[in-house]
Amino acid sequence: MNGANGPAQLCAHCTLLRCVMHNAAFCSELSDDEREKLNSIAHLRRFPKGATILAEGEEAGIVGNVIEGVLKMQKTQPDGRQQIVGLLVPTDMFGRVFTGTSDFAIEAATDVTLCCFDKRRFEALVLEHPRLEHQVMLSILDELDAARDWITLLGAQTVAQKLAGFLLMLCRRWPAIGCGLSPDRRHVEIHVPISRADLAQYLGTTVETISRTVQALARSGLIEVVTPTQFIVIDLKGLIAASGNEDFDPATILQCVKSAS
Amino acid sequence: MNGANGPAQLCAHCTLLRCVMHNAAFCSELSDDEREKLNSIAHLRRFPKGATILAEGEEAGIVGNVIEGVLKMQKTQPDGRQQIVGLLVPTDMFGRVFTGTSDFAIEAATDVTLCCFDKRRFEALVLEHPRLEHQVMLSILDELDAARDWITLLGAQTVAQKLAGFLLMLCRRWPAIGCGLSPDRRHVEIHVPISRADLAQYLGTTVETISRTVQALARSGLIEVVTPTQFIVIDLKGLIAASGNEDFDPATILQCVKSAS
DNA sequence: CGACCCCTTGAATTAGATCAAATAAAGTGG
DNA sequence: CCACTTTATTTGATCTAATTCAAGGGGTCG
Repeated sequence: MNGANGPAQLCAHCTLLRCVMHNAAFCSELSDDEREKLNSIAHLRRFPKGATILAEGEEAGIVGNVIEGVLKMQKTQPDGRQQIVGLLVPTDMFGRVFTGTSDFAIEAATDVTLCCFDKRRFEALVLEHPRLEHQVMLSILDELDAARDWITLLGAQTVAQKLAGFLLMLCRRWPAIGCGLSPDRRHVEIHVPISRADLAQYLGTTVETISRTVQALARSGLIEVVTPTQFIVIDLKGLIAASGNEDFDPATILQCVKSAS
Repeated sequence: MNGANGPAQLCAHCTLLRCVMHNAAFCSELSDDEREKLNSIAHLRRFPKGATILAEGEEAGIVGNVIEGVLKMQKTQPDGRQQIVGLLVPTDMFGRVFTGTSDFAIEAATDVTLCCFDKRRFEALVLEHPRLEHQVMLSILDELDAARDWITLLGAQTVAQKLAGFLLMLCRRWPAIGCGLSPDRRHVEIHVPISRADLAQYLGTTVETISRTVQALARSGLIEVVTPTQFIVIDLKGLIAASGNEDFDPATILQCVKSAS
């Protein structure tokens, strides 16, 4: 499961341009000097969909950023079932800084491009540069928020609530990859970046139930299923009501969508 | 909902002795100078069970450590249901450093003693002391691990698995409060620090189902229910098998229990 | 002693899992 | 470009686990 290694220069592009573009990755707030040092230990790597980036229990030698695509963090249960414990999208960090082995495998949910650092060298650099460390910390805080949002999702009593909540979370949390305006520019369009099977694992249910629930949401007029991975939101308020989560509000969602268009 | 304020000296006791004892809170790795500065902005506060420490959506002015007792982070749904998104036990930090308002309320699940810092002053101190910041970061990483462990729990398909997993997590993650040796010193004894209602919210189910599942575990000979909050583990291997999580192993659990006794 | 809270138990109902199969989409190789 | 294989998604029927509604015990506290 090897991805092709790219020269470090390409990653200069990544940390300098791409991350600034996304305006969220830890490299956007650094001095030129700090960025340069980061680039000197960075490698751009690509992995095809399904590739294992880090195996479960493996001593992780690398950490890094997602540049493009989606990673899934998952855990294999003794019965063979797999539970996804986190998704990582562009600008998110992957790998465990300053801690031991991970209990989770990291796999490519789509074709991905990653900006990788040797873990030890990255940590050494971080310890020398408090500002860099601060950025790393903010990144971790962000992951913690994501984890808690998701716990809220999993706590929902019905699959319909989980699914509606997930779709709205896609818009709010990952507008760049998760949503946009429909062709007629009058509705929100949602792009689901993972398969039904992954979605089922993510929400702790089965493919069949996911499928049924998607169709049910469509039948009740809340969404329209354009392709299996492309929905148009017909009734945003209704979808929010269906999620049973009062934190979502139409204005914020629309704002996120616009920021992505 | 006011707790009694304690003088800063008491908290000197906390950050100097208590946290070192627990050997996990961020203050155990600091220099005397750093500790002293921390103490100068610290306040010891007590809250009774049920008290709201931070309301949902409130701009949190304080952050701090749990010294004694258990806090629950929860979210109130529009339908009135409450979902617990996290438990905080001694040495855990609460509140949001460097980020805005929280979407979660923080409530005392038991009577609690907290070591509180003014958020702004704490942040200022952290920015000046990279080593302190590093400790805060490790603390956040720890919370992230806890969140992911828990996501694994919530992803389990049956309530029995969730419950067994929760009991084992109590031992592994919070040995000091969650477990010990039984009076005859031959079995692991588990102390559940929260009510059945909280447990139900924590695992995304109902009080009735929790009660039934506890009794079912007891009937199948895995545990013995001494009091509603006190169980004795009769068959550790069986309990692990029931959790369906291969990460738990008898040796590690026993080691955790011994460290707590 | 009565009121209240928490835990437990029972019976009826329902949502979701499971088993099974059809349809649709996406590659593959000639 | 088309037949063919493979994979992903949808639909149906059945069955099980969990929710819901309802009520009964066992504490604690005023």
